[in-house]
Amino acid sequence: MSTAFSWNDLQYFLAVARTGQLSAAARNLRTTHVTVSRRIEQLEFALKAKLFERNPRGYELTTIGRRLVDTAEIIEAEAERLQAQISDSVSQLRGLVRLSAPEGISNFFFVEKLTQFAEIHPPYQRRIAYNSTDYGTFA
Amino acid sequence: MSTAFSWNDLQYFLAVARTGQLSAAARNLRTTHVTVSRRIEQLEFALKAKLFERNPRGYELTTIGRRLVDTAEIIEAEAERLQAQISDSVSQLRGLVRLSAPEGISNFFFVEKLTQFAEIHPPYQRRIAYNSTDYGTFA
DNA sequence: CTGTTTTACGCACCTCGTAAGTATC
DNA sequence: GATACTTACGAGGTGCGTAAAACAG
Repeated sequence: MSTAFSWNDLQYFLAVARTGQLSAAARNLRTTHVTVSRRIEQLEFALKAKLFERNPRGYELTTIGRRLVDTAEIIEAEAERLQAQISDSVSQLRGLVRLSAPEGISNFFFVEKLTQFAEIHPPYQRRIAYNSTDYGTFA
Repeated sequence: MSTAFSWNDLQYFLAVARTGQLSAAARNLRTTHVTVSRRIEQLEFALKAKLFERNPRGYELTTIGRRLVDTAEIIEAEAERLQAQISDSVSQLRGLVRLSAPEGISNFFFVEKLTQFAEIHPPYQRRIAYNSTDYGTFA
């Protein structure tokens, strides 16, 4: 069985759960309280559960909402871990590429070709070398 | 630090990783291969990493992509667990509500009031009772 | 020629922020 | 009045599917 709710909305859920306020959550998320309100509303509708109690001075977790915080935080942590794994993989796969070519043949030509076949994205770096002479980093 | 990529796109990532094809993944996700293609493209752009190798007969995980599967699956499992926790909470909080009132005072009046204060959503059920006489389920 | 993925094209929806309204302290 | 949320509104963007193109077995 698949989930019907938007996983992204969990970020809004956590932000509101932590701050207890739409406005404060909005500041952390760099958006407006109106947007946060809508995301929470949507999440509650999708889950068919009231997650917050609307009080005059903010949002307070309901019993159900409180039970979801831990799980949501695991998801958040895993999402950040996934992001970190990218960086790890990048550094593991990064290596020094040296090029040799007869005079008159530009290194940049090969670099250009390499970038077409290799999985290269910023912040990857290639060093430019000519006959074992290192010409520095190429962005 | 917060994540920049869309957590939702991980569902598309997993579907493609498992089937090895946009079309097959699309069938499982009840959408079209075009949409799946775009979600993967967006995810790769956000993560700044190439997750799949485009082969003539399908999508194959790259080294980086393969490393993210486990983490993505944890997120998926936690998302489903979160959904399940809702159901658990619902059944724990559901209880029989009995009402007593003098003749002439409708039970429905109190039911109406109750629904304003209690966290009640479908598929919650309330039973209508009058002086301990059970009048059945009220939708 | 059947199975892919990719690209092109609009349309529709949806999300967003501004602004005004409501409520509480 | 200050601070919170809610509602209204309009614009902009974005995601969507259909359809056609490109490619391989």
